[in-house]
Amino acid sequence: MTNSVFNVRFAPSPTGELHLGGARTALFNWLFAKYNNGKFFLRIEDTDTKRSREIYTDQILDSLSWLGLNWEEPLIFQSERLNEYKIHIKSLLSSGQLYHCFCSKNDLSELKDKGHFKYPGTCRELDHNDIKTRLNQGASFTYRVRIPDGNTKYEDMIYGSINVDHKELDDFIVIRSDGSPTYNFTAVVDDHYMDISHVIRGEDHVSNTPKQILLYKALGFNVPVFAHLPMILGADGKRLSKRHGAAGVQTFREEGYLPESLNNYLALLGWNPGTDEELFSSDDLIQKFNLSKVQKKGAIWDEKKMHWISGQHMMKTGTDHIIDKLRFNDPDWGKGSSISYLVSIVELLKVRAKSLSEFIAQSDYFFNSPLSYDQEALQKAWGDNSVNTRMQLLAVNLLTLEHWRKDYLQNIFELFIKEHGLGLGKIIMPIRLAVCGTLNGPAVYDILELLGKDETLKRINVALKELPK
RNA sequence: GGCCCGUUCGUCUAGUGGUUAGGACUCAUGGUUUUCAUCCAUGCAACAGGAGUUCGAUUCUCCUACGGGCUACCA
Repeated sequence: MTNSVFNVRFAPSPTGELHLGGARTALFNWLFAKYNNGKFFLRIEDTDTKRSREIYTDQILDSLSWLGLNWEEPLIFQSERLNEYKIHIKSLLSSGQLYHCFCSKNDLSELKDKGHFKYPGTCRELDHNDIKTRLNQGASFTYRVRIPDGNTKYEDMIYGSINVDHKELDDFIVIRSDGSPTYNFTAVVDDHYMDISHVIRGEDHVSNTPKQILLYKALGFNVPVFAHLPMILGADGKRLSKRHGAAGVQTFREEGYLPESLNNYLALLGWNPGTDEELFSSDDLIQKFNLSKVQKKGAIWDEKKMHWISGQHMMKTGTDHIIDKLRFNDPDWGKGSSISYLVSIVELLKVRAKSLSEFIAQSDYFFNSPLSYDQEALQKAWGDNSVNTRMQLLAVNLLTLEHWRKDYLQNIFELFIKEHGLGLGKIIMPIRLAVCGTLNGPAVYDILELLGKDETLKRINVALKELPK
């Protein structure tokens, strides 16, 4: 079981975008490969021609590269390995490990409806001539595996020892009536040809594993090591899906989360480093990640924690980097502004915005005068006309200020309140409202300094005309 | 129905045959801040239930309950 080769793969089927569960499986495979100096491959399982779409392959690849989970060439498509499948079917057939099944889909599903969950073995021991006759008549058929008596045991890197009696296993289909191979067979052949040493996948595959091991052995292949990852669940404890809202990687990208944040949280769901640390860059994860610390039970996706992690990453991320990302997410962001202006804005918002979208929303008043005033804030800060009088006076003071710097601004404000016997809030709140349209944000002096004298006075004058209402 | 897997605060988790069962997120309160955020402090909050083993079980065993997965000519 000790391997010197570490080849792993992520094998999505292109029937939808990359969802969180898939992303985590990919991440864990990637981390395992990187840590062990192994190789991380990608295989597109496109044998379900009815549901597979090329567009999804592109989307999945796109999401994966956004997450930074780079894979080895070549990219494998199952549909391109049809020849190998044929060869191995032939060999299984000739050694009697496969048999023709002529049962119709309808008959079988009727049986199931009646409570017979297992294939009854109708065609398991068909007479040779019988088969020939039916074949000559052009009857449609599938190939099933003749499961031998006994049991299959394997050592899961996460779940430990798992033992299944063959009595529990169905003679499952490997070739459909249209001649196409099924998953349990293709996965085995592919993993063999790709020289996969460790199969790391979702827990939903645990019960497939004995079937696949049987196939590995029947084909004379080496059996890889298996590791099954617990599921990611929604708040209702059910497997995470579109029903739960944001379940696709693209959504998180669009909402302005950094890939490192997603990786970080994904890793923390069902794994812990054995210390109290929770914040990791992807490179940190490579060093710290270990399959043996992976949980057995499913973990519920917690939007709030994801958001917190994202905020933490934002604070640590370099300002230049954030600016690049912001411009990438919204090409119009900061258009026409100097780079130093943008740097100052991002510096101010870094501890406040927890995602790129929040940056964009919260930075709006640095580029545009407020279109409207927050109602609640208006009540609080500019309730009556006495504020107008006050602001008018203050505006005059500001007008005379020559050096528009935050320390001078602060000076003016402080003199003003002393002179009029007011609390600071009495002038700062209305200013905020006039300039930002909201009461929340960075220090008012910082905002005013950045905005500049003209813009500040302009906005105050607009507010003086429009408020209170 | 059968088989497999699981069960520590609301959530993610640490942990041990004897602990005040620890941390993080959330929430609440207080401090810092002109506001918000940050930061700091404090607080609320958990070993699913029942037997057994044991001097002693959250920890080991069994049973029950609950949850999840599989039981496809999907992957």
